[in-house]
Amino acid sequence: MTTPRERRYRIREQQIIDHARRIAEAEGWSAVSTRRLAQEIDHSQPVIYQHFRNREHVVAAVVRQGFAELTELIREHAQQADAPLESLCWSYLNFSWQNPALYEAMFTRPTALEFAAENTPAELRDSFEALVEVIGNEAGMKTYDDAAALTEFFWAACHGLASLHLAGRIPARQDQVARLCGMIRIYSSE
Amino acid sequence: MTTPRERRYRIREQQIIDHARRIAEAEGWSAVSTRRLAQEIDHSQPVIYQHFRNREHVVAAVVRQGFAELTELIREHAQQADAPLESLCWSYLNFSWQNPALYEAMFTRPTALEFAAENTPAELRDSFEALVEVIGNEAGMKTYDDAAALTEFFWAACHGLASLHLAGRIPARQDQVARLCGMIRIYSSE
DNA sequence: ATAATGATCTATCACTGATAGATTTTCTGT
DNA sequence: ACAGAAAATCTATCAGTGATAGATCATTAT
Repeated sequence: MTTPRERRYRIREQQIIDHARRIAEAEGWSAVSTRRLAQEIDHSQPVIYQHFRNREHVVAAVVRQGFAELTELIREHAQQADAPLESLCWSYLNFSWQNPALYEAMFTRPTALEFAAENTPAELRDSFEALVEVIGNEAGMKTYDDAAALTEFFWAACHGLASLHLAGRIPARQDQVARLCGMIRIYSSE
Repeated sequence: MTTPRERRYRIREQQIIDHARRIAEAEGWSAVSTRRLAQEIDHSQPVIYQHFRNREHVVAAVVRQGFAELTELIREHAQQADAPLESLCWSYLNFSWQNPALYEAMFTRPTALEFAAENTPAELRDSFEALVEVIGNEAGMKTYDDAAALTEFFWAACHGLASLHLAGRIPARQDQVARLCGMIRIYSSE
């Protein structure tokens, strides 16, 4: 049971999130101001604070949506691929290249969201669990802890490549993906 | 031949850089404002612009100094260690833990500095070259390109661990260092 | 229809980076 | 040592930021 008022409220909240993401990708996160967001939804600035405690919470909402999409991507490519590790790595890097501002908010910008804690949003946990599932299967890990540890490593390596590339620190080199997956395969077969 | 005026100018410039770094480590980069910096050196705000084109160039100056220190660290630990890879990795991670704000500016924050380009400052090139030297020797790479490619990978993996840990995305796990170095050793002996 | 509730606006605060123009200090040539 | 030129520094200001208080308007329930 939702009232028209509640429906309008939720629609507008999603609009704010969508505009924040679009502006961030087009002009960077510094262009995402409360006044700009208010202008996009054709309201006054303080209305933003009816939906979000502060500016950081707007970013956090975009981040949660980003993790939900990343989880879907991981699950999709994990099932149908004959080379799950490579497929996973490429999906991850493609995600970072196609949504650089979103990726930046998810993984490098300071955030109000907590990770690996009690109050970690479900979207964030799900992404990690989806990763653990694929890595655990592919590398033949026995215990969950082993799979989780290897997943953290795999994630860190992928993130390192994505992050340094996005920040302009290293050029895009395709052979690094093969190197990473090859290493993990050799390592886990020992 | 330097005039007293030039000496004073350079001393003050270094003071600005030092204060920027100290404030960033203590209160985060958002606390590093031009007015705050001016206050620290007991001048008015526009004086900062006598030394730096804008705020970003202050950060860039701190970053260059950071890379110079990182290069020293790499060179030190590379010579005297009996396990250069592990030592290098730990040095790198320690550097990121002891100077989180500096590391953030060097590797994740958007910056005016260009990497791997013609106008890349010498401090940045030197860090990479120092890394290539150690990795190339340790992994027994024949060509410089091979060593450079493996160095990029090693760097990305270390950075991934450092970055995700600093951003609160993964807990600090000591076994990841051993995993990374073990993988590279196995991989390069094939 | 009226009273209560919630939503929205205007106006404001303290802060930011950056610049123009006036003023003061420092240096230079005599 | 002193006048004039040059450089450095200051005050004042601009446009923009996040955030909030209080007045006003719209919606809802009785």
